[in-house]
Amino acid sequence: MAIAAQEIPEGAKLKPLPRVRLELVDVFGRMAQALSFPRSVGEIYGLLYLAPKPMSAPEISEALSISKGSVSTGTRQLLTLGFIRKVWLQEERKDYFEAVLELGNMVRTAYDQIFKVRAQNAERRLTDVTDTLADEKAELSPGEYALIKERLARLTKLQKRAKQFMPLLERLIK
Amino acid sequence: MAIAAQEIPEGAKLKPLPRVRLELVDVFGRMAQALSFPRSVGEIYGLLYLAPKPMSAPEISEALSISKGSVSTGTRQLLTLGFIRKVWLQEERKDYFEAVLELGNMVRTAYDQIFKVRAQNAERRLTDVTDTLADEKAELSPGEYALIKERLARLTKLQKRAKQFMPLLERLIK
DNA sequence: CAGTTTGTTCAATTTAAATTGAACAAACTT
DNA sequence: AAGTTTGTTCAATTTAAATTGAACAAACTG
Repeated sequence: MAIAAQEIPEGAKLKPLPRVRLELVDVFGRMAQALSFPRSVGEIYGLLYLAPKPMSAPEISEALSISKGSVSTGTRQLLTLGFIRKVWLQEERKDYFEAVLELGNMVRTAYDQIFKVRAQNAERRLTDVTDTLADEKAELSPGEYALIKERLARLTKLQKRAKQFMPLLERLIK
Repeated sequence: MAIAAQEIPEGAKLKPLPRVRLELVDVFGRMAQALSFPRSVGEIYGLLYLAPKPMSAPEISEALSISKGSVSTGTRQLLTLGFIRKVWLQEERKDYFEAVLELGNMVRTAYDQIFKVRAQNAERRLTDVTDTLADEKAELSPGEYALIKERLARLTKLQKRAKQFMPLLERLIK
């Protein structure tokens, strides 16, 4: 059945969400913000997490009162992170989305994509700073040079320790 | 103009920072942003980290070209987190600040103040949602009720696992 | 074919957060 | 005493990020 017009008229308002679902939308919205994701991204996940069946982009847009532009970018981010997946419903042309419930996966992907990347950036930038120090040696007093060198060495050491620590963390979450 | 001091004329421009220091200011500024702290907070820490001696608020303000309001709020945050400390220099009236170099401490405090608090909030909010579900049971179809209940149970389970996991994490960073 | 619907992209707008700067109090100096 | 300097607070402003909405392309329908 190709979405029979009698059953689900296209323009009709969907029935309002139960309070539990609204509340979880809010919880995930705030959580997203705390993790410096756009609130709307968290809300979309929160909506899908308690959805009895996959939801289309227009449905999400209406349920959360957010624009389809935001739904499009939000779902893209969530797909990239592996927090939701696309499901191909019957003969439908629309994309349907459902939440990935195995939150363990999520943590893993998020870790790889966010934490690991940031750690690598930090490492690279620290190397750059150390290079600058070498370049600038002549212009610095011996005392200041020594002090900066020692402190950068501390940072590098810490960075190395963090790096060693990562595989352990990986084992714990994988 | 009463500006006395032969040695350190009050209004004088401090000599410009060496490039290494500017670069580290930038590195910590960006890092702060990534961790959703104000950039200026990271910059202050980056400045102090390579400072040969403690710096006063006005010095920080001038070196980073940020207002004294920002220096005041920024140093307060860093003090609270244990990232910097006040030092009482000679007879001076001004506050002087220096970076806490033992970054291990920092990680610990940050963990306690940020991660732990957030975990507790998340726990409380999840309980609230579960309560709402109970309240709303009558208004939901049995199928939907069961589904939501099961999914909230999943979340609670995850939350419990995360909680158990925390002491382990604590041992690792402490 | 023209007309819908879906979904993406991006410029314009809105919103939230950081930053400034002015007002003020406190601790000094002359 | 009056005048400096330091540091805090908070309302006003600036800045950065999220969101919208319009333009567009793609995939369909009658």
